Amino acid sequence: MKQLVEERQGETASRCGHTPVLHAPPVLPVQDVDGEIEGQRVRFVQHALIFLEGDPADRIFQVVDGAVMLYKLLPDGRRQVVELLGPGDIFGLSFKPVHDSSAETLSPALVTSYERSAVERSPHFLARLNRCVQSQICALHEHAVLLGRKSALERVASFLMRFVPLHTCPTHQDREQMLATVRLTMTRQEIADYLGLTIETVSRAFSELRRRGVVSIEKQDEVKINHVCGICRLTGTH
Amino acid sequence: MKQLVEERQGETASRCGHTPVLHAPPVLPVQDVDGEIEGQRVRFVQHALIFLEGDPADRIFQVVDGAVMLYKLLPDGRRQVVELLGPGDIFGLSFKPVHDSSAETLSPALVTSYERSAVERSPHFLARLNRCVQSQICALHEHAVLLGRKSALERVASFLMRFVPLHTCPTHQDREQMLATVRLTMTRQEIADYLGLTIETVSRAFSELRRRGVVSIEKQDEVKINHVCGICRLTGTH
DNA sequence: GGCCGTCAATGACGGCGCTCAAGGTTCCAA
DNA sequence: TTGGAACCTTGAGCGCCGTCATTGACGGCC
Repeated sequence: MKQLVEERQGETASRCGHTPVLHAPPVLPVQDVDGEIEGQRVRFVQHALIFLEGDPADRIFQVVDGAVMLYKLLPDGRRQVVELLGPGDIFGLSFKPVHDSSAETLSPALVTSYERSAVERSPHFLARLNRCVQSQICALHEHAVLLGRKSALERVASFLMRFVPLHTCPTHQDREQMLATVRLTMTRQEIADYLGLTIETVSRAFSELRRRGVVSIEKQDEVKINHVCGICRLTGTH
Repeated sequence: MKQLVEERQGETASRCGHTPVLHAPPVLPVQDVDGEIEGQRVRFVQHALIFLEGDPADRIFQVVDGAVMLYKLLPDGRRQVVELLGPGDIFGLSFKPVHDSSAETLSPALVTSYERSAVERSPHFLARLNRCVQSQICALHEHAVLLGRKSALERVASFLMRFVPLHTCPTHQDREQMLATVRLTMTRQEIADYLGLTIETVSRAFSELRRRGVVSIEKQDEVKINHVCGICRLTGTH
């Protein structure tokens, strides 16, 4: 993942002052896997801005590698991260001619973009798009439950469960992997904005989980999962 | 809308004890407008259950007339309404073979359902589906902001703005219409579960809006909008 | 090494919204 | 008209989480 790091650094600060901007035009024209539509691949550094809410939405994007977040801002500066995306996820969809949210990388990322109008003319691509979108809708539903109905501790526990690879009957070997350290590529502020909390509350929730023994905080962005079932029980979902 | 009212009444109470159930098979086989796929039309009474979270998801649905809500339950009974749907909206999508949420009518409703596998084979239909889904994703993003970052008063104000037909430069005639009474087909409990609040807090927010003079509560489910801009300013979005 | 900037953890305190309880409305049926 | 059920409103009290401020850890830079 390290080799994906940089290619161009952004020019200006984003509206909310969080991150550098990369507004360079896409780089590598590539043929879509299906051979139907021409996609363009771009590498982004960590914390690069891919587009801003309100930018014209004439291309759609797919994460190839790395992580991307979508967020929206209120006029007074409050921010809500509305989606966390990984490899295979699609973003940049909008029913209006402009994007409804901003997109920013959480890690060095490789992204493919496609011309929107071309995508909408390709049945094959639409079918793939359809499948991607459905899983994203389910994720959004799940997230609405988290934001609307869960306590701070439940939110943070649910967040950590995202990083546990298997949710079902782990074999011993799997369990070993699950106990491995999870690297959070997000700052406390980003986590807080995703979970609808403040950084302080996120921090306190992490401390509480540590106090209860279910996790150990190795470094700031490295969490060791000691007790998967323990965390799972705290999510409120099970 | 009154003539759509009933056709069959449900047999049992739903899991959460909110509503009667309608699990009757679809009624009127109709040809899709595009002549490609056979859809089946069903009329539902108000507060009818269309499907439950966990039911097999082998059909997808489209609202023709009336209103439908999608909700999810936590094991301890907490409920979150994740989507409010009106004419044209599609639901029943899931990336798993079962539904990720339950669907219930908020008013008498006319719904068309299509066989899922057939839909996914029809390019024409996929294109339509794609457009519908994109606007729903934007709505889910907007709702995440509401749930994660808005105060109770802002949430209720935002909720009311859904019912204001025009958001832009109303002519005098439009403004007259906008000042007309809005009928909420939702109970306070349903509104609360949609906004991530309790009924008491929703009630207090309505009272606060009344105290400020921006609305009048005519009957329990009829709200007169006195001052659109006033409400709009309280949403936090503008 | 010393300085500073960034980020996280923690404590004190206050307020928003939840809980619990009581009373009021609305509406239907007898 | 009256009783009752369902729903809504309002108040009192409290707890979770936000706000504000301090401290500490870490890393870059001169």
